[in-house]
Amino acid sequence: MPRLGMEPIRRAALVKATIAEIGRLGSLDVTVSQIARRAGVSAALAHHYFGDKETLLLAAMRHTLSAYGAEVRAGLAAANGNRERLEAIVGAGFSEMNFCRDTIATWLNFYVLAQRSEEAMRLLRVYRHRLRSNLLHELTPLLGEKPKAEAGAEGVAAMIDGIYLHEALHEAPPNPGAACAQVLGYLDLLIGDAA
Amino acid sequence: MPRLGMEPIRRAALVKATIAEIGRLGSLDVTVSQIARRAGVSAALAHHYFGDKETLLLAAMRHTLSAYGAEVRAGLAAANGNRERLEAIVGAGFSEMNFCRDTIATWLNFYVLAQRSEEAMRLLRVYRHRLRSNLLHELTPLLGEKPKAEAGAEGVAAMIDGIYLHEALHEAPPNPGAACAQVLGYLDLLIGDAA
Amino acid sequence: MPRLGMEPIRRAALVKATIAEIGRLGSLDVTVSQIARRAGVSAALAHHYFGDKETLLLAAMRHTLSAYGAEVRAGLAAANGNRERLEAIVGAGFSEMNFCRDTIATWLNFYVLAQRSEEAMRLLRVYRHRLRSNLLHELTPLLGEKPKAEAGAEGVAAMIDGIYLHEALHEAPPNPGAACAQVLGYLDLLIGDAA
Amino acid sequence: MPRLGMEPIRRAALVKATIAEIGRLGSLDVTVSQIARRAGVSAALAHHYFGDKETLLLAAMRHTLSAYGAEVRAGLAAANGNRERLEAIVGAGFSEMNFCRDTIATWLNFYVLAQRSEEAMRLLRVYRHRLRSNLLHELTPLLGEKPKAEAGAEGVAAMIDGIYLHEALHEAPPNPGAACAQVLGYLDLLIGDAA
DNA sequence: AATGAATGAGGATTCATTCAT
DNA sequence: GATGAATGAATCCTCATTCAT
Repeated sequence: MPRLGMEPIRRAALVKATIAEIGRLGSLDVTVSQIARRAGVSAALAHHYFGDKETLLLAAMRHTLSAYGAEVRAGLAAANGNRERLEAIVGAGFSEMNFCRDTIATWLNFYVLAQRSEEAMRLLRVYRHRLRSNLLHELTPLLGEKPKAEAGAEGVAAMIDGIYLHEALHEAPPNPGAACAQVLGYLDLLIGDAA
Repeated sequence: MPRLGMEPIRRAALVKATIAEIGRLGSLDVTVSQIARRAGVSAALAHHYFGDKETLLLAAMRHTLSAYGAEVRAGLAAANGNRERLEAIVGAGFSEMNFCRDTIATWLNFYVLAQRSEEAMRLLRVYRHRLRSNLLHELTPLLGEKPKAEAGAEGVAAMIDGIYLHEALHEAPPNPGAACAQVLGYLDLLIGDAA
Repeated sequence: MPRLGMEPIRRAALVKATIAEIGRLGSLDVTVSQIARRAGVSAALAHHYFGDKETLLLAAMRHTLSAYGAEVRAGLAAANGNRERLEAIVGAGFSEMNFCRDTIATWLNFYVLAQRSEEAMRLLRVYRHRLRSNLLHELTPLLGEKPKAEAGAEGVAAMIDGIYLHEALHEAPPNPGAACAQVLGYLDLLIGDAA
Repeated sequence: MPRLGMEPIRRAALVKATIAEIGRLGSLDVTVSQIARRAGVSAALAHHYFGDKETLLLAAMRHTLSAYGAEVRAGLAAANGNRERLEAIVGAGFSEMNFCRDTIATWLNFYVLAQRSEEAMRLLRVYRHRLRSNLLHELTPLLGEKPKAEAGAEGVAAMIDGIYLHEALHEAPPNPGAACAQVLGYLDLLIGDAA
């Protein structure tokens, strides 16, 4: 029985279901039907709201990215000093919510989607740019030299994503603490070296 | 015009074409027909030799992995001392042949394949294990402590894979030199720190 | 123009078309497309409703078997006395509706299907069991001895199926009357002998 | 290494393999490759000798039919008197060699083949005609009246084929003795009734 | 607002068959 | 005499997508 104002509810449910199904299958080859079923609606409704599958995938991507972004911002707001803010940036990527099987598989598949979709590529580049930019902002005062800070930001960003990738091969559930420690260790080296 | 002994030739051509097509489309959703066409044969022949698409994908994966492995071994054989051998290990991953669009896209998609195929997962874990093990072997004498060496190996491995992942977002062609320098910079920090 | 409640209509049409096509080609090697075309729908719809070809074949089998069963029951309900009921049982198998080219070809192919499909085998065994059981129920009082009645039921059942098989070789259209008479003649011998 | 005079050997092996494979799968949907493999030759050779699959199937049919015919003739030659000869005719159909799973499945599928192939239909009609004719020849003197003898021959033939058909549903291995006894019981009724 | 109905397009896979050696 | 090489032509099945209700 259709009620009014269902649109945002349905959209959110479908986006959530999309991420869950990509996580479950570990692939973009989820069918719209599977997604719709998990969201408790018909496949036709998914098309009604999103037009086509690609748009739904992109919406899922935007959702994941902006959730991550919000987490970073929240972390930054609560942190004091460069070092603490760096920890917040890194920590956001390894929070319980983000560093789980589903999300990891989803990220991985966004990279695949980006090979095919301009918009997905754009979104991922925005993410990457923000991450670097955030890191750079905190690293520059600590490292002094701009080139050094840039290389450091680059390196930290790469390590974070590499850890995600490695996690996609793990049998055991992800260990956010260890992952975080690994990156912070690298940060210490960078900073310590400069100090 | 059928000649004898075509099997190894066709198999090799199909494997190569598989990698090329995955690279071209950036996805495992290449059709057997596309692959076969590029290899200059019919889709039926691909099935004749490989049985099914998954097996062909796995063959492509094995090929890529063993090509990489060979490059590492060759580099190690030519290197003297721990530091040089570390450079060889890192360098193999960023050689002209490996660090190109096609191969990067292929790697990325192998990770996706691994989410669905036991065998792909196994192969990727073997690769990861060898990489770490190689790094650990050289790092241990340099870093002294075992835990430190292990964390270092882990970190370097993560950074290498992260750089690959980031490269999948680049518009410009990959820059092996910069990539290599980035990792070696991290290595210097690790070693310098221990020294 | 999609209307609601089409499912049972489509299912029935597809089942009917399946039987007709098996009858036309005399083989299970009918394509889903042929069946669908005859039912006036797309092949995709056949898969939508039945999942796969085998399930559709089994549905056709169930339909044929249960139509036959209904005819037997109707005949039995209208008959009085053992002899009349035996005639009803035999007659059901040779009714205009059942003893026609299509149905005969379909039965024949169900036996083939049973060699490959557990469920088809089960269905056919149920049919055979009911036929024997029905015959036995009427023959026992007439023949007195249980073993004699069992052998008789077996024999009559075999003859009915044998006549079907022979009919599959006929150029002329089936002759229900003659077929029926043949079996009833055997019944008379059995009963007369016992009397 | 090709030797001379291989043709009859290969042909026989292929025919035998055809029957065995039809028996194994219970269907005409055996592939030429399967047949050839079982015969220990390449699929190309099967085509070399038989031209196409249908011809090979027909050859298998002819082989089965003529083996059966030979068995009948041998039985008839060794028998004395009408009754004994009737037993011989019936017995041939239920000999160990003929009344086994493979052969039963093969016969069944020949009926299917006949729905599609003129030649197969012709062969099966020849078989049926001979069977009836043989039975008629022995029954006529015993039953006196021609119409009675014809009906009897028809009935016996039907029962034989019906028992074959029922056997295709058995889990237990075929029981030639019981099958034979069933038909002979019918014969006794026919004859006793006339005497 | 929501869905059942329906399909076209496409893809993996199979297989009889041909051909050069 | 025999086969490996190769393919075209199917066939089953899937799925995104559309449409009328």
